Amino acid sequence: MSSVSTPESETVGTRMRADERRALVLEAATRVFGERGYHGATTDAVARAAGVSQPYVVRMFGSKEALFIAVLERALERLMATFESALVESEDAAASGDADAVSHCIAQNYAELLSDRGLLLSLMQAFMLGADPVIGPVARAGMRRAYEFLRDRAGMGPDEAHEFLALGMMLNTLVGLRMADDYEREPTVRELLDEALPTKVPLLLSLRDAES
Amino acid sequence: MSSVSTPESETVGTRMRADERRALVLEAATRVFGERGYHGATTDAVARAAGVSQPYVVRMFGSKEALFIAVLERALERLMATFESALVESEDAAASGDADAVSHCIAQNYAELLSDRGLLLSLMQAFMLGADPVIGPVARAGMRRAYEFLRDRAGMGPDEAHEFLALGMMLNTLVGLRMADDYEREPTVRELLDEALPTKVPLLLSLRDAES
DNA sequence: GTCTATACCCAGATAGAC
DNA sequence: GTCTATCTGGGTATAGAC
Repeated sequence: MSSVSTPESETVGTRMRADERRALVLEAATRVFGERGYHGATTDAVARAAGVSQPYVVRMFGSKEALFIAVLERALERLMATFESALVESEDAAASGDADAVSHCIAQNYAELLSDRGLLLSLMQAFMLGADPVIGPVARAGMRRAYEFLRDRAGMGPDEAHEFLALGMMLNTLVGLRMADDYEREPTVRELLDEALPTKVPLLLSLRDAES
Repeated sequence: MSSVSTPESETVGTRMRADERRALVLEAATRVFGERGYHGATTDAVARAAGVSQPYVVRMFGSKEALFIAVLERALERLMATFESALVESEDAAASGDADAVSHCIAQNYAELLSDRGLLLSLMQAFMLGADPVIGPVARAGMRRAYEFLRDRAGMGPDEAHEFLALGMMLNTLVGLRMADDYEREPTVRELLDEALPTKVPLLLSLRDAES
């Protein structure tokens, strides 16, 4: 998870294939953008998180904006892939009677995307920049894709799909708020988080404790 | 709603009580922060939106950060006041049998907060900055207050309160995405927005069309 | 492909006049 | 109380060496 992952595993900064570096920077950027938002994040923070130089980050993607779009598109890819595989996974459960097993299964897998640190937050940050002329359209298209998947592929009605997304946005918001920081201190927060993440609170807390 | 509101109503930039100016700047800041987020907004953009000079905006609140906190606190005040008055308003309806009339009524009034341009978005932007050492705590406290109101004053169970907030966050997200921009062009978007705002789509569209 | 050095611009904040 | 002028820092992007 940190910096070394070369097969031959040399010193940190050396001998790593270029596309691996690219992927590494993309992951680092996802974390940084998720935490501070597009404007709040600096290419320098991304660079430091990835263990490369700031100008190199810019060089690789052309601009900060292009980097953010890349992060956003990667996040959307992973989101849709997760939806797809959750759908497959739930197909047998659905056959054996359970009406909204599909919904439950997708929800579970959605929550597990939290492990991909910053991914859901970067998405959410993008959603809040709908007024931006270049980020906005990509973000809107992403939301549409998600909704259409739920409606057309997962067979939800408009009401179910809407509610599903609402629960997702609530989860994203609670994570963005760092609400888990108050889990032990505030009984109210504990109650709310237990409600929002029936089975995944331990995951959330473990991610919180793994923070820098 | 725009710039003039002095009783004696002189030329725009003149003779306005200081606290009126302050309120005006606060409203302008709410709009700008809502649109671009805390980091994306500039004190200069706020100043121009309010028709005052940039240094004056900083002078008035001490710093950009303090201004944002002021915006956030005003938004939370208005939110809670809206909740309170919706609760009162719904008390008779609740007496006459309708089980979740309270919930419906609060939801309606929540959606009407859209008219206070930028208010829900500024809140949402704050929610996405939970990692910020000064904004985070205020934002978390705001979310807690809202949840506790729904649970303790409006008499919702944890599940209802959570779902209510989820629908709220979904609404905020759709507004942040500027999803209404595609209302006519994309049937899918129309369907989603009609679902999200049963009765308030016209309001949303009118606000969209009133945009700069 | 990756770094160091640096140019350049923009934004927040300050000084001080009115 | 409000403005103009300006300082200063920090952040993106470029140039160019290795």
